[in-house]
Amino acid sequence: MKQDFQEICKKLNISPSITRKQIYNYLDGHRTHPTVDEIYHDLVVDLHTLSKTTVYNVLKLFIQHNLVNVINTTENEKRYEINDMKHSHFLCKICNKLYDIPQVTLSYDKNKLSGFSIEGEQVTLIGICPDCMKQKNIN
Amino acid sequence: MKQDFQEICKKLNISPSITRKQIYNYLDGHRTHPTVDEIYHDLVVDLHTLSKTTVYNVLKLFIQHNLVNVINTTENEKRYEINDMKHSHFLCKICNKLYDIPQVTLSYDKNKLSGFSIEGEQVTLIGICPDCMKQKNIN
DNA sequence: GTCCTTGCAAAGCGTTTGCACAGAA
DNA sequence: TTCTGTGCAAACGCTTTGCAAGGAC
Repeated sequence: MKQDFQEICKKLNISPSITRKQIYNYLDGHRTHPTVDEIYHDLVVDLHTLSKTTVYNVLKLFIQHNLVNVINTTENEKRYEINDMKHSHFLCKICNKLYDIPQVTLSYDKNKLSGFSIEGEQVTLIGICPDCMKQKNIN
Repeated sequence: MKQDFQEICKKLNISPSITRKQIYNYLDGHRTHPTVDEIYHDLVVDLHTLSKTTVYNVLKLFIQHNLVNVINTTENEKRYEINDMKHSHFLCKICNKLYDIPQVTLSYDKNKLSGFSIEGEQVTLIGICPDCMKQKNIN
């Protein structure tokens, strides 16, 4: 059930400014794990005075409130995604594209992890995506 | 069965220089996913003329030959580990320490991933480590 | 008035690149 | 000689910080 951004802000006790709403909607509409740069370049068209600093600020705020997740890719850049559905990731080692895939189920021996309090998980399968497999078969 | 660095180099057809051997041994003896900085500072004591560039160069070489893995943490730094045993990771969200844990078993619906060629996986459990749990209980 | 949001400019820092020197083959 | 390993210095690029201006309340 999708929540309105206004309601989300109300719950978290943060003000729903236009900039924040735009960034939230962008992440909601672009499930492609965009970088700060991508978010900035796409939004500055409408929000002419937008700065990257603000994008960083807003994302930081969202992360603090668990609205957004950071993903660390193999490159030196962070990618962002809305934190509204549990899922796993698939990283293509050819084109470096990061796909959302249905959540992978984990099983492990809890006895070997006694003392550890497990609260979350990050799973990334790595391989070659369908598009790159096609390219490979052509060449 | 541990292999000698000389043998490994012979197999990979790279020359076993002292610098390379030292960096390899360091990673072998420090299973703490060190950063380039940590490797550099610990090794420069003996290898007085060592530079970070060389550490980067050697690690790059090792990664190309699958001797070493890179781990992208939540901070803006890469961490390195020897690629000699399959295992999963546990990241403590309090102290940010990254632990090696026994490999977690994954299960997923292959039908939903048709077209994807899966060759590897990265699993990180996230939570609070035993040390930080103790601290928490004290305070 | 105070508090919060925004954003310019600069700094910070891990990493990469260019290039040159020295030793090995 | 050529090739390889090493390392200084500079550049690079993403991110963070300092601080100030404008708006909300």
